[in-house]
Amino acid sequence: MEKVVLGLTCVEMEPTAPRGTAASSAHGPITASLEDLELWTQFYQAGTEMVITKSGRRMFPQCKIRLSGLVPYLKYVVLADFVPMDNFRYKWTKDQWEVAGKAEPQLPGRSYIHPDSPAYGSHWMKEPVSFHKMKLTNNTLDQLGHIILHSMHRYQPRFLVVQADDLFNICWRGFQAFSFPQTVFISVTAYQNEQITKLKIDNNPFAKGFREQGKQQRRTHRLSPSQGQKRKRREELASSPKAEKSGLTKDETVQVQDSTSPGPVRYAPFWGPLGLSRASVPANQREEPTRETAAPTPGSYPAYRFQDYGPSIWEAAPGSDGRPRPVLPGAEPEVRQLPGDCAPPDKAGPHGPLYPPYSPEAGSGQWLVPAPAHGQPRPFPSLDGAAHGGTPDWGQYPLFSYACW
DNA sequence: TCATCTAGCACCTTTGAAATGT
DNA sequence: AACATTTCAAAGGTGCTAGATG
Repeated sequence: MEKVVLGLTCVEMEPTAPRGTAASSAHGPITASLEDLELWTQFYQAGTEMVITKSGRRMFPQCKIRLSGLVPYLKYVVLADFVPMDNFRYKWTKDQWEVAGKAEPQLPGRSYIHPDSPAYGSHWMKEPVSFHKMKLTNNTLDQLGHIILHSMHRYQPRFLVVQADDLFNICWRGFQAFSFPQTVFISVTAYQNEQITKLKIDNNPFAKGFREQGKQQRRTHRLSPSQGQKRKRREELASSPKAEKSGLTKDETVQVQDSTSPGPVRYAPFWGPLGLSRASVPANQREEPTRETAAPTPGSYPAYRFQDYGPSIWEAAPGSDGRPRPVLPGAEPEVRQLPGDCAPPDKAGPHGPLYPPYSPEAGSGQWLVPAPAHGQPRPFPSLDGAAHGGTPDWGQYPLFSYACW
């Protein structure tokens, strides 16, 4: 394919008016929709746990998004990173998540650059963009380029799209950032919530052996009483016809699942009976309780543009009574224009780190972005403030600190 | 004592090269 | 000879478990 536009490597985007751009105006705004929405919603309802290991663990459900609105003949870089949702560490007590204390010191964030990057808009729009090779680790000394997270902390993946002809020439402004409320998870080194375990076993092909009766009997390990009970319950659930129906086809799209939605659905809040203990969360961190949320609307979800960098994704959609309410599964994704300051970090090859790998010497410097000078636009939209309690400023989270594949 | 983490296990799917067929 | 299809082994992903760690 011929490169139509040469030298155009930066789509200038006005920080305060993230609409009109040379790239997007002709083809409409860039939009993203989350694939496997129903699966994500199931996990969200139970309070998603994502296993992280020292050697790196893939995510399940997989992060897969469908992009549209890109200019087919322009090249884009697509990446993902992870944003801490708050400043707390959690623990699993009495079948629910509770705040266990202050969060660990933040690690230098890493971004996973999709291996296809950079690619033409037509390529990204051709099929859903899958981040299935992305791995999460709790190893702070990881040299493999995996995403480093703290266990027992709450994160949300964020997807970024930027127009760039190559990885050396990314303009550090004009990022389009997408995040989806139902993808919030707590990172764990071992499953705590058996409902999540069951969901994973039921839906993950690699765990097929665990859901097939009889196979487990080959194991010679002796089970502790509580663990034995867990397994028994799981076997019972797995053998029920209902359990078999819960699986989704691999590439099920939003449209498929929505077409059969019977109507309004109630979603349990993240700390509902199966999720986080609401009482354990400090008052200024709580979401509004979910009263009723409309079922997901059919089709892809249009981009939700934040003109004013609203206070929190959890309160982005005001209710009919004017009160803020959490954005729940089926709601529109959060889309942010990340203006940046066009000051690129150290350049590095497409297969090398853009920042040095984490080392104790590096400290938390990457995370402590000094406040912008008076009158200067903030580098990234702020999520702090009373509405979101201790949620850190997004500006603290590097967009592009490490390339992983 | 307890919560959390780790390594190793058995079992599974995925992947890609080699073999075979058309 | 070129291409398509099938086969199969290796690689890698999964949750489970006991023991280690702090």
